[in-house]
Amino acid sequence: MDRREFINLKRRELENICRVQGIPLTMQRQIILETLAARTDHPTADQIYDAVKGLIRGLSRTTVYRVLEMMVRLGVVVKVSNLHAKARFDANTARHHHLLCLTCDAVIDCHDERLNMIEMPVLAPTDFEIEDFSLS
Amino acid sequence: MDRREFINLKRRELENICRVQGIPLTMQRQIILETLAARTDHPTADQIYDAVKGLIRGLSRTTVYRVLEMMVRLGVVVKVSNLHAKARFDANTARHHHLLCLTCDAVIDCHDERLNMIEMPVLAPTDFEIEDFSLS
DNA sequence: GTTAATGCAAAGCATTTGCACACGT
DNA sequence: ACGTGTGCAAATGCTTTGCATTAAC
Repeated sequence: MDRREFINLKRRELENICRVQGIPLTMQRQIILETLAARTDHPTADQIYDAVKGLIRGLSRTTVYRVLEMMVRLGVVVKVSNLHAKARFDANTARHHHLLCLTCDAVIDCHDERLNMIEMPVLAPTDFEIEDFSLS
Repeated sequence: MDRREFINLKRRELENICRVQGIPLTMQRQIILETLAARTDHPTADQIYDAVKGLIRGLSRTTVYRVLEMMVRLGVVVKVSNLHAKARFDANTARHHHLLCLTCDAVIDCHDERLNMIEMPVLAPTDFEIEDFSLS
């Protein structure tokens, strides 16, 4: 599927959800989603704001945050990384992994040899090395 | 290795590093590291502050942040999750994974069937399901 | 005695909230 | 018309910084 097609798919997805759930389909929501769908670089809320503010007169940063959060709730958009806003620390520097519970927010150690053996596909621009896994 | 032993190990690790590198070994640093080493719950900086403030009169929250950051730099402590402070968004809601570059901060999509097939060890309190991987 | 760490208060950034007004249905 | 979304400004939460004081070497 090419990018243009994907954007249209997303547009229709939003239209359907709004119609079915009786949610207002505003210009802000349409443009924000289409702008995000047009990119593959996983932008931040602020980057989206920068990209969209020229397209909607008087757009508020707040709206971008609110719309994105709403899209995540609707399942139209996914939030990447930043599962916790706060940093967490561990005195155990040995190679191990973590299970993050999204509901209770706990972080549990996961010592399993299998996790250290996964081979990565060779698609990275530089050679990447597994450092950590985030799970739920 | 039991917890007591681990804490002593960590204490000695810090002592060695400080001696070798000529870094002052302050009470704050010792107590903060030992407090962190005594726990397995991956506390936040603030949680450590709460735990330690009763042990050092007039301890500053700032010091806890600075000491933890320094321990991470020295390799005595590891920072878990929160690789980005900012949230990032993706319109592609299909099951896929991400490669995070720690130096350039890029997030790259990773579509590899093998990543979807990994079986988790059964150590979680509830049954967990893989949602995402953070790599570097 | 030097050099670096600490504490305090204030600043910084990302994000959220309260409220009046405007828009989609 | 109604209910919700939006914009603005202010507040919040986590973290960092500047500067004078204090402590470690």
